[in-house]
Amino acid sequence: MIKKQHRFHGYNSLNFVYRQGQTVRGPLSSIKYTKNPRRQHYRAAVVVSKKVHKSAVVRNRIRRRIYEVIRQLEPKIVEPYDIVITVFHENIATIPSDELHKLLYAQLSQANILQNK
RNA sequence: CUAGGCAAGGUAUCUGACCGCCCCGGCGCACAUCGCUUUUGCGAGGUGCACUAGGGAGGAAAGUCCGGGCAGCAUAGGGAGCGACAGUUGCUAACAGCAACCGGGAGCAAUCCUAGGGAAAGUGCCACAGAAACGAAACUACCGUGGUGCUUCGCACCGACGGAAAAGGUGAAACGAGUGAGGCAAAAGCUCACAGUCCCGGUAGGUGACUAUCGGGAGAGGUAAACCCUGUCGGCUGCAAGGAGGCAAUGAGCCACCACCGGUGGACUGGUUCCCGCCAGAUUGUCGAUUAUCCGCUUAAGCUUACUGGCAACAGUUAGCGUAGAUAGAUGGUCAGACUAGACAGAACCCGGCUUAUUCGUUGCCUAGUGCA
RNA sequence: GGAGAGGUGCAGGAGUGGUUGAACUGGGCUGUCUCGAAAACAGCUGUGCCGCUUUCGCGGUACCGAGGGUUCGAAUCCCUCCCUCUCCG
Repeated sequence: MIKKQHRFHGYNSLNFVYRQGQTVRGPLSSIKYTKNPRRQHYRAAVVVSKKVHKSAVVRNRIRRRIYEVIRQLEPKIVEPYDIVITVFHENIATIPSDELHKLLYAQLSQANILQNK
């Protein structure tokens, strides 16, 4: 899990990303992102629809795994981006963790969110 | 030993390392605000960060199928309507739940299942088939009368009239009391005996459903998870309930009357089925707030132990414990190891049940059969 | 989280206790017409199991989201479960 200051808050802030953001599609998920100059920290959200899996336990597990990857990549996210990750396949709950890490790293690099110092 | 049945309890992966999340307490630092003070400064509550003690999903958290608490609408009132339930007695805050018992059914038995009031209050329905489907009815076959034919007795034919529900076939069901005897032209509860059903009354037992038994009477199809009748219960909406500022101004809105401070009556609107009753009633400016935040929000019909009462469900007393509270939503991630296995599955105001999903394993009791002693 | 509506053939959609495997419309297939196509017209068109049959096909039976119950009889009435959709700040 990530800290409260990096989480989204409310309904309109997500609509802002959906309208203004750009998209990077992957095999199991897609990332919508935009730069938000009014904030000091980045924010991230994971969206898992009930159509991905019916069990709340599996949906929670998908959400926690993705938050964990973001937490590990946190030192590289310097600028205040708003990031929304939409999951559309249930396999993301069962693939090995290093594969998931590589997958999300590739998507976030493509979006130029990560900075290598 | 084999087969079967019942009851009760446990468990819900664990251990270590590293990195993280939420709540609450302590302490320190920083920031802005307010108050006191001439100032330095002191105090208050707030926010953020660092360190640290402690706590952090379930037996079903699920389905939302019932019942309550709580909140708003009158301290939730009366009638109609609508809905739910249905053996008895008890338990409970309450229930459609639970316990014990009664009746019916299944099983050799242990035991299990049971929406189990009323069809002699009324209405409806009973397709197809069949002569006829519910205040009965005569198709075939039967009996009598009548007519015709033939050689008398008698037989055959006709089917006009009458008798008759015993036989046939159809159907889920055929008038709804079986067997035997008498009876008759032929028959039939038409009559009798025995057995059985229902109703009324009595006696004995039981709190009661009911059981046993005695007397008198009756002949009544099924369906109420069809309308309905009887009895009992239920007001409606649901935490997305509901609540949380300051100042000022106009005016107490419409109609009638008393009358001119004000009061009475009526109309209208709202309180989400209707009627009665009850209650309430308008508008504007400005500061603050800007779709949010805070409260409700977790101590509760609470859990455990012992004793007492009760067949039991459960109740009472004593002692101990203090038990998640998130808000785009906290319990996680990676690695290593252990055991035989690790499933179903994530709190969202809170409880009591029911139903459904599901891992591993324990204990006790009972029944039937077979073998041995 | 709370409240409600629905599920019938390939699709839409009637049927609300009795000859309904199922009306009607669309889709699909075959034929007529045409040089060819469209339109029009005519006919056919669910699935599983069992039996008969050389084949074409014929007959029986089950299925209206799933399971159970009431009833002589259930797509329809009742109960439990599954799925889909809508509304409430």
